[in-house]
Amino acid sequence: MARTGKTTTDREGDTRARLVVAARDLFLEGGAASFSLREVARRVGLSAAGVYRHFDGKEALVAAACMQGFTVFSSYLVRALDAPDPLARLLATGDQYRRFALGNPLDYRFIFMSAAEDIHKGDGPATGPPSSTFRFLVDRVRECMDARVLVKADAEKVALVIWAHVHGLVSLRLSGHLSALGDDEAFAAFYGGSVEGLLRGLGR
Amino acid sequence: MARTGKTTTDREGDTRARLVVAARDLFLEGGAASFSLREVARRVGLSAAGVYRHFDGKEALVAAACMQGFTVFSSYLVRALDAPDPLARLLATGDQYRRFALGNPLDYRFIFMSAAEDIHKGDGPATGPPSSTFRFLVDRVRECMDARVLVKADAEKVALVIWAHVHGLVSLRLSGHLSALGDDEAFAAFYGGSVEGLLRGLGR
DNA sequence: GTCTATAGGTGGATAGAC
DNA sequence: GTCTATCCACCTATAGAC
Repeated sequence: MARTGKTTTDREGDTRARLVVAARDLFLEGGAASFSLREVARRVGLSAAGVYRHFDGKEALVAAACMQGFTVFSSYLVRALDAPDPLARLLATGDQYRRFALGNPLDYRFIFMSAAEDIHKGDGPATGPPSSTFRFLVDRVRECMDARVLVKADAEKVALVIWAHVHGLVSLRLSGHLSALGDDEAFAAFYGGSVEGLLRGLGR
Repeated sequence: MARTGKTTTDREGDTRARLVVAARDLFLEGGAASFSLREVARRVGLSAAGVYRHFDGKEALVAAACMQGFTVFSSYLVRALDAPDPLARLLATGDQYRRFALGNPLDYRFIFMSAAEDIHKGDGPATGPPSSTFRFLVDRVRECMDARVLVKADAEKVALVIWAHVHGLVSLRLSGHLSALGDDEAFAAFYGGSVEGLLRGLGR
């Protein structure tokens, strides 16, 4: 059984941390397919057996490695709160969503393009979207409804529609199906116009 | 699916066909990760070496196996042409898209949720969506614009927006992120309302 | 056409020395 | 805590017998 928690000053935590980083890199590079404990060990200059001093095995290593993307995602979203009014904050949320996806494509793939069961195992029943970040969007939508920028309706469902829309755009982009649109700047413009069109339909 | 052409008595075509079917099943079950030539051979009761009589190797087998999803997808889309007017045909196209995705989740994942480079290798440059089926949607959109059901605009870009929207919905559904909506029927209703909202924004 | 045998590679995991 | 040595499972692919 490997160590848990316990922040210390010895080199143990150091090696463990480097393992997590290398594991995340590898996992996000080639997906679960090409992930191997041995390769991770190789990258940090450790023998394969040495990894077992820090983790119980492959699964534990992957699990530890994959928690980071969520943190990064949240850090993008909160920046949308700097915008001055409800509509601006909603649009900024969409903007940050796109920035996160294009700036961290591998994290995005993992969080939103993998089977939900494979990801949210410690989160209780995987009945919905990653909850805390989804609630952020719901709050932005409700805010707009309260300000009469969107017509009053079920905020959760409207948030789902918006989420699906932006997810569709960025996931097709990440899969290469929208490369005809040009560079990332051109895509950003297309993305903005598309969201604009959707919000129009939602009664802005 | 009935036999197509050339009913023979030799078992060669038979074995080859069974290999393709087994390969497709296996590939769609576990993705490229768990795919192995040996397992395919096992399933059809053939030795691993025997496969090389029918295919050059693993890659060729995968390639042959993955052509089928496209055919099935097309067979769904064309049914939308039965609808009586442009708008109905556009809506029916969206409907068939959803039906295909939910009815053939593994094929859908392969076609639309894998990296484009991994799929369209024989199609020349992978600069856009699977071309022939995408053109079908563009045609439905243009038809609606001609009939003044949608405001005149760049039909290709509008089609991309619609595609992204429906893809977002079904892909989140397939990943399990929309399971809170209930069963497939409830999802279908949500899907319909969502598309409705988008088309409203696109100037219907 | 299909087989067995085999070569040569990946990987996960454990035991025991240091 | 890290190593080497080892075992076992699985894979792709080829060679040659039948």
